[in-house]
Amino acid sequence: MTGTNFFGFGLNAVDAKSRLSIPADFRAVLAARNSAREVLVGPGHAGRPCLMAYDEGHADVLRARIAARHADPMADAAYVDNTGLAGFMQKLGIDDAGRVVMPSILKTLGGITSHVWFAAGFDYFELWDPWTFRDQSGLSQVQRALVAGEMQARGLPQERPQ
Amino acid sequence: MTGTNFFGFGLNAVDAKSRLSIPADFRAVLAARNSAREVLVGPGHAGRPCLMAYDEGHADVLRARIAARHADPMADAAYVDNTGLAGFMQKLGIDDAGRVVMPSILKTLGGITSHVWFAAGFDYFELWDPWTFRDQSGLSQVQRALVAGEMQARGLPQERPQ
DNA sequence: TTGAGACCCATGAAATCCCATGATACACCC
DNA sequence: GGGTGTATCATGGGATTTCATGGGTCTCAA
Repeated sequence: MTGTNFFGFGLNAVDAKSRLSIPADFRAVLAARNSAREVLVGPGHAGRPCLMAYDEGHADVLRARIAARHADPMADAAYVDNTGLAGFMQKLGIDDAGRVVMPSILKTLGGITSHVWFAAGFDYFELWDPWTFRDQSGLSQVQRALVAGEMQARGLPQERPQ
Repeated sequence: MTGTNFFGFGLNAVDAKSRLSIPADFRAVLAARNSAREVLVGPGHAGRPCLMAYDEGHADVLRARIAARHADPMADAAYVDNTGLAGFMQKLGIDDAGRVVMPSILKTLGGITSHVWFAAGFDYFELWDPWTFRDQSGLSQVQRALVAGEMQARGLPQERPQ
């Protein structure tokens, strides 16, 4: 039915219990990729100021990419990369309503406060603080307008609160 | 019967529920390209004041072009490009009557109000506000006359309403 | 006891499905 | 060739389901 690539975006709130709805589109892709109701979430790669999310199948792809970078798989650098990736990921369960609970450590790492901007990237999706996402360099004028428009539609203020 | 390239044009209305019929010709091409009843729609590329639409197969082509540009798929720049493409497209479902629902943010970005001019481009098609399309620089006299004639046949006023 | 986490149910808004209609284009037959 | 029936298409409206979100309860551990 739905494909196995993540497309599009979403903007959802984090509630008082740190629960966060994964957009239904993304849940459908996760379900098409692996049967289990879970998702891997960890720090943004390459120092990106966001969180990264994907299924276990894509984690295997990343692991292979890391391996390809190191001639000696038992060198210190290989362990640094490996543990640097896997060691900070968390496997989060998805409940019946399609929500995960965001551990506070992940919220801190991703700069997440009251809302999350979901941005798809084919094999993965990213979780951003909406204001950070909107203000990052590298967005075109149109893209920035799209984000700002969605934020406005949800009633989020122009400036990050507090 | 039908090929796998988009050709020609169309002019349809957006109804009160933001529903929009995809021209039957274009639907046939979409069906010939991928079996699923869905289409990807996002902002116009290269700052064009319209929306862009294509199937998931063409998205894979674009994705491959991005991948070819980046030696390291885990570098920040690769993620910027990847998310910049997939993260701003929306996958819209096509209902039994051949319609999609236009999200309000896409209508805003594309300048879409009451009607949409569909313009084919082989691998993709564009969605324009008819008046904007007619008045863009780059159309020949004959092309402009064709657009104006179609608009008149549909009862659209010469000048954009309101 | 208090705080965190898992589970259950409630709800308003929004999206999706289902059926109906007029118009046009097409095919068919006399 | 002209007229008639039929299929396709774009569009409309109502009903139903899904979705995101909120709140309660129960358990377990510190």
